[in-house]
Amino acid sequence: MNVIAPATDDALRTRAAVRMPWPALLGPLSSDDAAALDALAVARHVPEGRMLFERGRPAHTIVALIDGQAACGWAQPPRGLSPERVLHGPAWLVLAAPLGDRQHACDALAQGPLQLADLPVEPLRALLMNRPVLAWRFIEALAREVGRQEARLHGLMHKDAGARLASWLVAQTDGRTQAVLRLAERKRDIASQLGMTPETLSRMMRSLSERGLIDVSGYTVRVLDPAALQGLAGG
Amino acid sequence: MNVIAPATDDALRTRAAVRMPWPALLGPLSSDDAAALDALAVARHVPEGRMLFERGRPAHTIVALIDGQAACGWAQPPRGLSPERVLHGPAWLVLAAPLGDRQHACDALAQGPLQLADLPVEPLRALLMNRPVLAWRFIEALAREVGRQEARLHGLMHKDAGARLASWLVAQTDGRTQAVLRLAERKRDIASQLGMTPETLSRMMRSLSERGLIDVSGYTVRVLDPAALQGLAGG
DNA sequence: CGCAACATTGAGGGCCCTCAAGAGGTGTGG
DNA sequence: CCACACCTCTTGAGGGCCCTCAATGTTGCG
Repeated sequence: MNVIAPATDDALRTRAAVRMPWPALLGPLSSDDAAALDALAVARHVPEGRMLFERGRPAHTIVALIDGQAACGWAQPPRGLSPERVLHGPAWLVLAAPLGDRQHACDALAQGPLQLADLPVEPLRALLMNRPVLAWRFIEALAREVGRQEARLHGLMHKDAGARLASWLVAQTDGRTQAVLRLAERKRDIASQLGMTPETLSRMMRSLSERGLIDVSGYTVRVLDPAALQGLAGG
Repeated sequence: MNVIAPATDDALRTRAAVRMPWPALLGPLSSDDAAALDALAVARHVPEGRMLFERGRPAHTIVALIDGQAACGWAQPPRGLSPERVLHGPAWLVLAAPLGDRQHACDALAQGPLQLADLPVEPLRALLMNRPVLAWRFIEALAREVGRQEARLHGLMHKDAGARLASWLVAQTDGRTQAVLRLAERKRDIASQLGMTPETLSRMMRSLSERGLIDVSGYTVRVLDPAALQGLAGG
């Protein structure tokens, strides 16, 4: 199914139908704070291929992606949406827009069936007024987001395609002892997030492969020389 | 003076020596909240050419740029620092790093004499625990930062040099009735922030000028056709 | 099997970077 | 006052990276 369905509002909403993974989103939380968020959150299911929101539309609710895969970017009618950011739950799908410009800055698409949790911003604000620890967790979450974006900005400004791919591979393997990745997205979406075309990504993969730094087989990438990758990444 | 001085700690520190422009940084504040921030802030003066911090170093304090011009980017020993971000006070010079990674992600340089205000993060945290409205202001400030970065990321990924310049010009004129800009930074620094070389910026300026969209005379740029610029910017 | 979507590979070209030279402006010292 | 150094910006020539377009191979599904 490659058809993109428009954003509609026929979703089944329930309160706390699923257990919310707040610690993964905000760090360690008191059970009190978690319960307060649970009370605020509205769970929502979205089928694959549905637009979640469009840029320019007002953003009233913070949205946590509980489970599933979603993409953010600019949709262009003929070609579809090329993702600038792909999210895998649990992660914040919409965090800053309702708090800052109160307007979505990009289009978002469900790349698979999604489980979401909406936090209306005004009630959340009221809640945070009484729960300073929770407010601090949101501050930290936003700060981490800024840090990630700074790194991406630097990469786009100063690194070539090969360095960006190497950097991405290093980041993907980071924290795992096993140096084998299974790509969770289409290669064209990975390319899009790295600011290059699928063709260029393919060529870069082959280049790294021919130099013996990685071994590519379909959607499985084995990292053979992490140090050399780190060097190419420019860090 | 084009020599870059290393970051040292010989600054003269005072408490609230200057009136702090908190509203410009955080939005409207109760006089109580402002006074609390004043009590926490340590004013600091830095001469031109001084490094403010270096990437990788621990970030313990949030830093407000009260007055002056500072640049953030990656310094490379032979060439100096090419700014990815140039700040004019009042603005947040360091906001996210101490709250997220607790580590500076870039180098920073005083491009003129600076007036800074340091907010140590631990005392600030303690303060925000008692001042939820203030905490909310920081949340909003961080969210706005995320929004700005998203726009820059999108520009670098999908716009060519001409569109990025047009977009920047539109953003600079935004909010002024007078369509005359005085460039506050060297053109090479503007180019650097836009992710292009000074040569390319010069050619793009000439191109826009020849097409009658702007009129350039040194550091003065008159915007003649804002609508066409907006069109080029891709919005 | 036939179709559709994706990935790969190749050819060609455009955007923009690099390198180099020249112009204009400013501060310093003779 | 002028020469000179030094900085920035500008302009031109050349080339490399990566995008675009097109064809082919691969995979999954009805």
